[in-house]
Amino acid sequence: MWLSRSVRFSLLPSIAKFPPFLPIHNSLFCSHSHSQTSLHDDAVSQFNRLLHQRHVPPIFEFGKILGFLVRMKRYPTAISLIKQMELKGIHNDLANLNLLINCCCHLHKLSFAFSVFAKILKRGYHSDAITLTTLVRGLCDKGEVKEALNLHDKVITLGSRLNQFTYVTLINGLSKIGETKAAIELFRTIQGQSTVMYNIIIDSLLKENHPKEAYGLYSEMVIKGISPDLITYNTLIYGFCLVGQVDVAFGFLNKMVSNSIRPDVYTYNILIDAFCKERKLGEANNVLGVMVKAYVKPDVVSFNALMDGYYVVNKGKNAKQVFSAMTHMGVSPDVRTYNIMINGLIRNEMVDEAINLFHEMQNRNIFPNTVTYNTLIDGLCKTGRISHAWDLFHEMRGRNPQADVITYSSMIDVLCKNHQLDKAIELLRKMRENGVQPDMYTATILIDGMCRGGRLKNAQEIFQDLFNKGHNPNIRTYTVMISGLCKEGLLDEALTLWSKMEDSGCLSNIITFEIIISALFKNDETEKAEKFFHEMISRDLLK
DNA sequence: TTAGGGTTAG
Repeated sequence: MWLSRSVRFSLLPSIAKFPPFLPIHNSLFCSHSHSQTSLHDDAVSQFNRLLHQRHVPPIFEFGKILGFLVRMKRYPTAISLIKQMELKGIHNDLANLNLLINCCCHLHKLSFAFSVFAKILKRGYHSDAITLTTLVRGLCDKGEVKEALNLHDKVITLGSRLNQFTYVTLINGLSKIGETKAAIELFRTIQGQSTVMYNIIIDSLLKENHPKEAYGLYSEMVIKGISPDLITYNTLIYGFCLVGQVDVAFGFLNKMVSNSIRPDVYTYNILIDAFCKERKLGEANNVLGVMVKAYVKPDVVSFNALMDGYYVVNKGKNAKQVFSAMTHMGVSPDVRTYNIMINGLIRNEMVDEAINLFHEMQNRNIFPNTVTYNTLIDGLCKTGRISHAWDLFHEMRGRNPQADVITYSSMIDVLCKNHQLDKAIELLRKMRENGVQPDMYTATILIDGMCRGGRLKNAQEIFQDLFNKGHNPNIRTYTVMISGLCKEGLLDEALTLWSKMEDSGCLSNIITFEIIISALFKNDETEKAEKFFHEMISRDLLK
């Protein structure tokens, strides 16, 4: 089915069977002669030459170099160079101060960014939309979207004029914290909605599984004459693959090509990943071949997606070959490459090899992040190497990368499984103390642990606490609680909770049914058990 | 010379 789709896909005039793991000899794909470091060093020495000229050169000459460094994400360097200018008595213009704010925001030094903003106002510069947009983005990136909206309201009252960039940033900020509804409301108040705004909303709607609404917005933009661009199509292709409507995704791929929009590295990567997720590795490889033929250079994302796909289908050898192929092509592995390999090895129960990679990456100056630690910790716990898992957990204490909700949940889980329930609760307390909030997953682990350890009351308290805090338990949480009640012979309470769960719209899965049916049979309530059995059949859950 | 959107890992 997938093959026939790709044959129809007009990008593939002939399915090029790309020899998967051979390095590609193509001058276009050679790595750059200048390394990032030497470009950075050249920029700094040019800057210093300007700084030491007898007559101060025009400020925008400094700005050009600073802008280049910011594009290279060398924020600390840019900040230090701007400081040097000020020390020499050279006053920066508004553009350079905006750059400075941008750097501070990227480094999450918001108070410093706002002090630069104060300096701008003090110097009598008219704070412009660029300054405000940069600050708004800084706030949004830190998750402080409410504050960003407040800043927006404040500057509007003060008479500042904002533009499309500011609104794009606000809409994006709202969307990325899951406030898509609020994002759409804001979007509807704006005159002159842009392609970028539509792209952000379509993306959020698809990621939240609202394909109809997303399609509606796409049609709306077309009707209004707002042209979908490359990113619109990539977003639609990715999103419709995500919600399982692959035919629609391919429809957009054809539409984009017929509108003369050339697929880029994102498009191909989305397709490679989609095929890999469907375990269609042959198809994924074909996409790689097509992209190479189209002179689009595969990047680290292309190879990472492909490697993950090979691990999913249990072909670790092929994944390793992809790893060598990427190196041959001059594509450097990143932290995700290693995380994918570590995860793949753990899935295949090769924990020692995973630990070796953990050391290898550090020797290559690729530093493990929270995901790396979580993957390894979970693997070590699941294979009974608990003291090693604790060592890694303690290694994270008080430094980067920091333990997150997944790290804590893994350790709480291992404590529960080893019947150390008090220690599990103590760790829950510590995690809260460190500013990490437990989620539904953590709660489910604890409820399950308490029930298995005969501490039903504790389990019920945790479960009730979820409701008190306004959370909606998911099917797993309900199921472990129902199972705990059944285990203690409290069948009536279990059935009351079952009804409550179904009424809330959370529908039973096969595991929930099995637990209830077996408890009813055990309690000689055969009639009720049969009723539940028939209900399970009628819901087609046996499939 | 300064501000906005899309892809891969637990």
